[in-house]
Amino acid sequence: MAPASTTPVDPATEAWTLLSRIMMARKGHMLETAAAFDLSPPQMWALRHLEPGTPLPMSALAELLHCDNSNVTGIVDRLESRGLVERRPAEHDRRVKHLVVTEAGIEVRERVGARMHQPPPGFERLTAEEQRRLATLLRKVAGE
Amino acid sequence: MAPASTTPVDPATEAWTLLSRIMMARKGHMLETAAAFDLSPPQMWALRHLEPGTPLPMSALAELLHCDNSNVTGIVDRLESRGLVERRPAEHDRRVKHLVVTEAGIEVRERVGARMHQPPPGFERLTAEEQRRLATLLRKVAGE
DNA sequence: AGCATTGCTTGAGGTCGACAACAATCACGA
DNA sequence: TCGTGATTGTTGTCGACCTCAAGCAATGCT
Repeated sequence: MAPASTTPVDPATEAWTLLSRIMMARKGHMLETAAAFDLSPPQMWALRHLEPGTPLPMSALAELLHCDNSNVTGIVDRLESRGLVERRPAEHDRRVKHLVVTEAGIEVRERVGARMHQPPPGFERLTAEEQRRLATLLRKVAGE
Repeated sequence: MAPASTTPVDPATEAWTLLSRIMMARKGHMLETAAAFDLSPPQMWALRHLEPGTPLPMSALAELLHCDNSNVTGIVDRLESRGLVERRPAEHDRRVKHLVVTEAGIEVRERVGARMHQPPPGFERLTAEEQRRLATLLRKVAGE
């Protein structure tokens, strides 16, 4: 087998691979978070994508979720049946249905976010200064 | 508890949030990669978790995939029916079935990996030196 | 008005998710 | 040795998700 440790890897590729691994190790926590609020993962993502005060057409949500338009129907159905989201016909185009987070939805959305954004234990291994440098670099990658 | 908009955010939390966002933006590429090889996402993860030359019990794969034991049966069924993976009874414990990637499986696994590990465009915004620093920081977070 | 297009819903077919029940096998103590 | 209990993988059930095709209402263009 080829000695993978001695092979020089492109630093960007290495960084991206590490990033993927860190995220993968956090998958369990993500699933627990969704389960803690009786949400399926897609429902959780949908709720997170809906910003309070900013109505979003179903098709836009479908794009954000990287799934078919028809798929969003079912996901929103379940969120709506729990009173977390509301369908509201758009006045400028009656085909479009705007999604709005309800009060209860905002509550859940916030608590999910708080738990989801909690950094994994690995970040403790960095000093405060390193954490700042990491954030700065990632900000640049994310394009802000 | 302090107002989030005016409060400076913990750098670790900010880094983690950015990391999540970068990964989320790559979700489409992941789905395309799986689809390009006629694999479902779980099938792709399973194939990636199986290292050539290292037999893995079904239950171990279930843990890696963060899903129920019974669930792996179906995923492996489909991979096996395509000749990418093989079930082999373990000699030391006849309850256990070891999973082994076949030749064809290794081929697909490699090509999937090559495409998956390709860093997203955002990394081009970093200089080579910054990429190295980012990799170093992430290595520390990942615990290597 | 006529007609193609868009936005959402519905239905079919298939994969995945957790849970319960099961057979086969192992491990351990009486 | 034997019996009890735990473990491994499978099957079955049910709900959710996913894609695709078809359908319907509303829109916009000619």
